[in-house]
Amino acid sequence: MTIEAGLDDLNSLMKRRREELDELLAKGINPYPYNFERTHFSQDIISSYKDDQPKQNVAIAGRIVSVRKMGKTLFSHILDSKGKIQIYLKKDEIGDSFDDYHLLDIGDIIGAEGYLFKTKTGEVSIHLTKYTLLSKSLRPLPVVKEKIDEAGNKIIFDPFSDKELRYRQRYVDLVVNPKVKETFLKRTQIVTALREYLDSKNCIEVETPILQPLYGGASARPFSTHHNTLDVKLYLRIADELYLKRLIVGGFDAVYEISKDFRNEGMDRHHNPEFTMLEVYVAYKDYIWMMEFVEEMLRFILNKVNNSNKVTISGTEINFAPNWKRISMFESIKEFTGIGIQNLSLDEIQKVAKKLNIDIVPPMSRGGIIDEIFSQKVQPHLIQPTFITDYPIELSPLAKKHRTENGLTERFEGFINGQELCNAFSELNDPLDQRARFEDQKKLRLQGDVEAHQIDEDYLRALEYGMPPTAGLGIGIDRLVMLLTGAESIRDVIFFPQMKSEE
RNA sequence: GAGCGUGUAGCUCAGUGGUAGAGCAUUUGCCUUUUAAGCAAAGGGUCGAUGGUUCGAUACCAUCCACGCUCACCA
Repeated sequence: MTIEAGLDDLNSLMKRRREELDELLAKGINPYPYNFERTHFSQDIISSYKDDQPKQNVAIAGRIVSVRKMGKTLFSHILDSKGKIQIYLKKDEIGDSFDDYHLLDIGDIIGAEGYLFKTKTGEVSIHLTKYTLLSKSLRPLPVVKEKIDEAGNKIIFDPFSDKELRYRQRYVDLVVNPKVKETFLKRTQIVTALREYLDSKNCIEVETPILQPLYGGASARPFSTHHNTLDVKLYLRIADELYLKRLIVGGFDAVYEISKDFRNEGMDRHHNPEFTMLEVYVAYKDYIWMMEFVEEMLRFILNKVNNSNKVTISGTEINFAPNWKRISMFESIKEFTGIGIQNLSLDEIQKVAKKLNIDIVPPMSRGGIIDEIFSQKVQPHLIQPTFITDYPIELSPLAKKHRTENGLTERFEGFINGQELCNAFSELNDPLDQRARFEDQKKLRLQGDVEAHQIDEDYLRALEYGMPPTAGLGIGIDRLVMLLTGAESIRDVIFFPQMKSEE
């Protein structure tokens, strides 16, 4: 079915709407006029209505979502950005335009003017004096019928629920499933609160390249593209990290960027190829300071968005109040497996992994096995907000060596509900150490690790000029939104998630 | 990438080896405060696509496409 289909190819519902369009045109009615002066929104009218108020005229605009015709009178619901309100038409009063209303359909957008009243059943409604067609809809909209039961619960009958259609035609999903709009409004509130917090801490919002000649800042496979004029290969960024730290070198004290990153990897309910990331870098601070910063930031967001420190996810109450549990990666493994592995050799750790029934694909580094043990034995237990600290150096090529613990870095990740929420470290600012770490990554790459970091000479040059001690943070915004909205899939917090071609 | 499942009217779904059904939506008629409005009637389908088995396939088989769930990969 294509949009350009001729009339013969249209189904009967669409044909009918084209015929109505022709009838409207024949009557001299413009089905697509240019503007409408509205004075009110549906929900505002309903919530402020008082039974003894004087006659009040209003003009609203929105989409027809139901029509109940009863002889010479008619009720219809109009959906606008804030909700629904009922309008009431009487043939005695509006004459021909009463009859013309039947050239309209569910889905058409109209402007409605009239005065307020309450029906016998107590619904605040608009007694219509005039309506104006603002946009004729040529496709049938799924009809959503609902009622409020005795307990006050809203029952929706046969909701528009096909996930494929909902994601592909999000515009329809948004019209007929009010919860979807709520989720995305909350997403915006969360991001607004984030900015508000960061701005208040004198962090400067900046923009860095999406198209990069080298990709870096994370372990991931990139998307690549080609610039015709320069005739060079470019990558879509997998992280902003290395560019933001160049700005710290340049003298900014604190910068942040809320960006789309792109990773050429599998898709599931936690991964979309393009996703939104917050990265923050603050000079002269370390990862200990950053833990408090994260706690305060999330408290701020929770209070702005949920008016509470707490959120309930699938029946579990999660408390975001500061002073999250802090435990080192090795301590956490000891806590949940009873085995201390910090000082064990690769061979010994392999034996432990085997004993714990951890699958290891042979060419796996010591750090890789430790990470695997952690993911399987510890991470699922981290329900309340927890900082896991001090990761092995081979897992963290951009993090600074731990000030006291050999072989570890000053890094932490925040976990909530068994999911990673953020990743942060005292940034590695020793240019010689950074070069050595890049060289190690290069070896991994030569061994076939497609996700190993590339050597970025310009970044090393920047570090050689000198970068102050710096704390850095990354937070996956989509996952944060999932957490705070109770969404089970990342697709429910991204307007237009990646889908395969419709062909 | 693997396993399981799904794909039938605009939407939500039944169903059968003899080319289809319901509710809502649509159309027509009746109905001047209804609200999942009601009553009566009617129209509407390439049964995801392509092959195969069969006298005959929407159903059985194969392949493909899309989607969902789980796992793997991956932050």
